[in-house]
Formats: sequence, structure tokens, C-alpha cells
Amino acid sequence: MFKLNACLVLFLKKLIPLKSNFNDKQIQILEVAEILFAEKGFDGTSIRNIAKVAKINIAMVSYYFGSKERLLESLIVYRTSDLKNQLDNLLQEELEPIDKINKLIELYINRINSNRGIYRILHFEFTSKKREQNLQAFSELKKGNLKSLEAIIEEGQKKGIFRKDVIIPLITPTILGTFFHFHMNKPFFENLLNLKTEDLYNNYIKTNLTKHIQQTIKALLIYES
Amino acid sequence: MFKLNACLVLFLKKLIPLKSNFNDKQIQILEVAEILFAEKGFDGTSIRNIAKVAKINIAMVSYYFGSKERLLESLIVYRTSDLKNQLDNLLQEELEPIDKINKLIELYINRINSNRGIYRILHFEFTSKKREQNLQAFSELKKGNLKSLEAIIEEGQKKGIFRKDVIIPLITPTILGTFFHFHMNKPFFENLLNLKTEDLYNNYIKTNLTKHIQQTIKALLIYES
DNA sequence: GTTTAATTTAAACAACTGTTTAGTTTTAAT
DNA sequence: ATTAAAACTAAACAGTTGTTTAAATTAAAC
Repeated sequence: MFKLNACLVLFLKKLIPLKSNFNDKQIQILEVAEILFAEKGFDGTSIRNIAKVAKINIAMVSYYFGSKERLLESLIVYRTSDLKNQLDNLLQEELEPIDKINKLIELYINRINSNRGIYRILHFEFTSKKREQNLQAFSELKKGNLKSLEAIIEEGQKKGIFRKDVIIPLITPTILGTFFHFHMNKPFFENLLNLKTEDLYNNYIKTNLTKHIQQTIKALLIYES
Repeated sequence: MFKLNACLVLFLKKLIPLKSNFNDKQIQILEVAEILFAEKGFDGTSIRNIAKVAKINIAMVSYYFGSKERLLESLIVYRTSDLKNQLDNLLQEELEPIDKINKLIELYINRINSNRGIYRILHFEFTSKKREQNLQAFSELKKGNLKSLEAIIEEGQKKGIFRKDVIIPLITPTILGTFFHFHMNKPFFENLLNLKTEDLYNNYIKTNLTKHIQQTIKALLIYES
């Protein structure tokens, strides 16, 4: 009875390797940390700050994660572990290349938009030289994403639909960069485009911004001078 | 003799209003602050840190700027005061709209690329809710830039060269976002594209990245489905 | 029910934070 | 040479920082 249970736990841990590595208390801390890091930056957030919001003792962060730095690492693992699967599924769908690109853009934006916190943190914290060590796991994620995009575009090029003089690695910066730059300047665009409520803002992203990016990438890939 | 000098100083101060408002010592502090803020973020940089590198007493920051926060404000004024002129000059050149766009993209990238520090800081520090007050001056700068872009595109639309169903305010995010996303992930792209030296990296921006962005915007503006 | 381990706590640690103070040195004006 | 302002300094201020400790509480195992 006991041994069977232990085996089951190990088995489940292999299956859902990353999310289930954290217990309820850890997740509670991670989610508060995500909000605060995103809002005020890693350096702008103190452990006491996290502890207060999460209603735990300040020692619990060290107890569960070792240090503040390793709390950040855990947070990234916690949030980015299932993106690869989503992309792989998309790749195997039976769609025209341009529709795959459009779906990929939608997937990216939806995902980032509903996980704003962690992506803001990634965007902020992993660019400064300060945290170059922890960069590896994040770098692997990006390489995998690029491979998926490459596969789609090369498929389109073989079919003669896409032009061949595009620099594929620079397409991701255009997709993500456009979104990020928009979102980073949220107050500016809220004011400029009259997006008074959070709903209006989100809707604008889901429709207009997504469409703009899709339109841009399509024009870039298909246009013939 | 004395009065003439005083008048001359006042006259010069009017002419070069912002840069010359800071004395040598202040500029020395500002330039160190720029490097450190860009490298480690505003919160990640301490006044003692700045003082040590700039080889000044820690009290001098408060003495010259009032506070750390106002040092940041001064830094932004110091660095962004002449962009508007550059854009106005471009607008008045006699060029085809698409060439103006290309020149504008080149101007943006060159400028940001040779002032990486301050733009990294702007990008980082003025997105978090923490510093929303100081946002105004920056917001005016952005609005002015957008007006310039609008003028060029509307000119092209009147001439029948540019399509009319583009969302103009979203073009800046695509131009700047692409660049920033590339530059923010510098270590990743250095590794991916084999840009081993700083020169190779800068050259890639000046040629390939700039061309990619110009190609993208041109395709977006001119493409007809 | 006892024992062992895991969890949680308050308190303390030393180091660092931005800012102010009171005093000294330097510079410039008359 | 005298005076007043500006520039600069070391020291101290009161808080905050991340982390550790040792003791208390809770949960689990047998």
C-alpha cells in the first residue's frame, strides 16, 4: 500500500515534472512574487514585501526557495514549462503556413497577455548583466521557439508562398517586440487610443494589435517588390 | 565688459537650453548614473555606487540634484532634449515618403543605438507604476514623435503610394519594439548569429536589423492583397 | 502515545539604503 | 585682505535589505 503510493507520486512527478514540484505554500508565494516583481521589479520588491502580501513569515522564502534569487528562478520554471507543448501541437496541425503563422502570433500574444506578470519580469530581469547566469534555461526556451517558427516559414518557402530573403531570427523580435513595446507604454496608448477601461485595453490587444502584427508579418513574408 | 559677458551667458543658455543647464560636475555624475542605471537598473544602483565610480562624495548627488529620483529626471532631460529637432529637419527634406520612412527608421535606430544607456533606462523605469508621475515629459516626447510619423505617412497616402488601412500609432511599436527586443536579448542573438565582437554586433544592427525593419515597414505600407 | 520530522515563528544579524548635518576647504567678488 | 557664497567632506541618521538562528508549533509515522 505504502510503496504503491510512493511509486504513484514519483510517476506523477515525472509526468507533470515542473508545476507539481511546488507545494501549495510555495505556489502561494510564487504567485504573490510574480505580481510584485512585475509591478515593482525584482530589486524594487523586498522579501518582507512578499511575505506581508502572501501573509507568511519572512523566513519562509528562504526556507522554501533558499534565497530571493532562487525564488525568481523557480518562478520562471513555474510559468514557462508548458509553452513548448503548445507550440508543438500547433506545428502538427494541418494548416496553410500563413494560417500557422497567424495562429502562432495569436498564441504568443494570448499567452503573454494572460501571463503578463512573468513576461514582464523575463523582459526586465534577464536583460541586465546582473542575472546572466540564470539565463540558460530561458535561452533554451527561446531557441526552441525559434526552431518552431523556422519550421513553419521553411514550409511556406518550399511551397513558394513565402519570399526567401527574410531574416527569420528577426521575425520574433518584430512579433514580440511590437507587443511588448505597446504593452510597456500602456499608459501612453491608453491615453492616445482612448482605452479607458481594462476591458477596452484588452480588447484592443486581442483585435487591433494582433491584427496589426499579423498584417505586418504577412506583408513581410508574402510581399514581392 | 562684465555685463556683456553675463548677457552672452544668458543668450547661450537660451540657445542650448537644457544641456548647458548642467555644469561639468553634474554632467560627470549624470554620465556615471546613466551607465549604472542602464546596467543594473534604478533600484539596483545605489548613490554610494554612483559616488564611488564618479569619484565624488555621496552627498554630492543630493547637493546637485536634490534626490536620487530627481537625478533620474535630470538624466532624461539631459539625453532626450535634441531628438525633436532631428525629426523636424527630416520632415522638411525633399524626399519620397518611403525614403523619409527609411530615413526615420535609420535615425531612430542610430540614435537609440548610440544612446543605449538612456533608452534602456527609459524602457525599464518608465513602464512600472512606480514612476508614473515623471512620465509627462516623456509622454510629450512620444506624442511629438508620433505626429512626425503621421505627417509622413499621410503624405504617402495622399500620393496614393501607401495603403490606408494601417494603424499608424502601432507602427512605432513595430519599429522600436523590434529593435528593443533584439537588443534586450543581446546575449541570445550574439550567440545565435555568431556576433562575437562588439563591432560585429553593432554592424549587424546597422545593416541587417535596420534593413529588416525597413523591409517590414515598407511591406506593411505598400503591400496590396 | 511517543517520537521524529516538517513547518512556522519572532528576533537578531550585519550590511546597505537615501538623506541630512555640521564643519571644512575652495572659489570668486569687492 | 576680507567677506560671502559655493563646493566639498566625513560622519551620522533612521530605515530597510536578505539571511540565519533557535525555539515553538504542527503533522506524520510507527
